[in-house]
Amino acid sequence: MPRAHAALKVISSRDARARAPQRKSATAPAVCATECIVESITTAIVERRLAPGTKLAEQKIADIFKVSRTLVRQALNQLSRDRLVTLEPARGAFVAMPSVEEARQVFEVRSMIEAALVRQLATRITDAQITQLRSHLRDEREAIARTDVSGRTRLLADFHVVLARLLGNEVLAQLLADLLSRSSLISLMYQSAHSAEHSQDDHVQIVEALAKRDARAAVRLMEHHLASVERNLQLDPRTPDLLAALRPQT
Amino acid sequence: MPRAHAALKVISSRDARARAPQRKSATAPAVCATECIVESITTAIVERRLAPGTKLAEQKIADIFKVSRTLVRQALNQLSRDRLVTLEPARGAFVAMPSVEEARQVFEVRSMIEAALVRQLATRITDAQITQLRSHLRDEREAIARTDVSGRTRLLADFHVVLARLLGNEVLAQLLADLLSRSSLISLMYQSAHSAEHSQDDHVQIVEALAKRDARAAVRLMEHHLASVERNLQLDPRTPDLLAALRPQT
DNA sequence: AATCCAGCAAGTGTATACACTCTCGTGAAC
DNA sequence: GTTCACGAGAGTGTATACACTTGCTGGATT
Repeated sequence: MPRAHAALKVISSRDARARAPQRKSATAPAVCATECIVESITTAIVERRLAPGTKLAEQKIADIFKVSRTLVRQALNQLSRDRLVTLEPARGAFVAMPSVEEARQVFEVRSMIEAALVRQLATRITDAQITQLRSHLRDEREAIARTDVSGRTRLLADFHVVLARLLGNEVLAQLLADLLSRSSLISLMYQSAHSAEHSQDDHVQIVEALAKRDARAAVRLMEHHLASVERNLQLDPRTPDLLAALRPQT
Repeated sequence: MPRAHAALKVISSRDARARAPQRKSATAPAVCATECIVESITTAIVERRLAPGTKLAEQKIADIFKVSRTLVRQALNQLSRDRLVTLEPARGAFVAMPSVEEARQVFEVRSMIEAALVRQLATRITDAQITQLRSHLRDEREAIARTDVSGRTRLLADFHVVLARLLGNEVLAQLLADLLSRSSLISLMYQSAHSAEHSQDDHVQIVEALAKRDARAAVRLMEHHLASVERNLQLDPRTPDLLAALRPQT
């Protein structure tokens, strides 16, 4: 896997890091490289510990991680490519505040890609893969049951990446992973009222359709799922802009 | 447009750069920032002046652009996220050599996305947009006629981004732009024998289908187009691996 | 003659230094 | 009282310095 990606793989990456022997070279004060900073900030954003619009001052972050600004700048650059932070020249880095229009576009793209994804998948999914999906659904249910908010959020997003990975297409999987971290930011920014239970139900139905190899149903369900997630964001154009504008989000 | 992207916009970016007044600040020896280095290397790769596998030594590039390694490193980092270069820790940066498997995946993803794209587009394209597309087709023809190889390559790729942009979805457009620069690298790496004329014909047919608002035909034509481009790469699994392995590509 | 190890050169990884820009507060002018 | 100008401080942008890794060359050993 060429690029370890963000929130969706936090757990496995942490394991890898913990296993690595701690080098005691003079210039490596901590275990972490740039990657580690990227992950920390990513999870902090996705788990709402960093609100959209928050300034990310280089020196402060450098102090926290006990590294020089060099590495922090690298990390911020990467994050800006993921659209999780915005770089304003000579002013600094800020947690991104995706616009309503951007939110709409992200969901449109996801819908196009994921509809095609399940259509393909329905024709070639194996029984073993269906078992794997059902196991993932169980994890989702358990996270919801024990009200593990951050685990729940991660698993619900991961579902979509797992689907992509079942196609055996890593390019697609990474592309979706990018879109999903953006989606997470969008969801929390527009205070999605969408219940986790509802999403989970959708996922169950999608897997059922896949198990029946019913491509048409799977596509329809996926499109409805994404539409309903988007609909539950408070970015409905009928809502007066004032509402979004005046909501305190810094 | 938050991220100026790569080969597909070289011309407009160059204009912008030329127009910018030359700052004579002490720490800005050249007009170029990181962006400029990224673009130069990108076009060099896409126009085959840098072969896959070529080592990109930081200091050499820094000397060429008369900047410090700092900026070069930033540029190489960006390029590695675009998958045009590969970073090997403590060894350096190399022009990427996408594997056959990666090539397959990129084309599969493109097919999924672009089929959905033209399906959507067929339902909402305006007459003005069709005119715009026909004008692009004319540019393609002219570039082919005057055997302007690099312009031709760029325009043929741009066609797909133009389609995305007609949907009014910048997220999609940038995503496709990324996939297209990877496709360019793949094409030149596997010595595509695909004739530009053939691609151009495909494009004409796709626009005709869109003009008739015939979504089904447009989707079919787009899928065939991409399949035929991929088929003409020399990565057919029936070809013995030896052939690819022994072909001198460094 | 072939193999292995030491040492050196080249190049990457990180930290630090310094110049420049932006922001914000203070004070003067109107 | 309001507005504008100026300056100090904070923070970003780029260059440079230095430590460490890699890979090669040459000589010693088997």
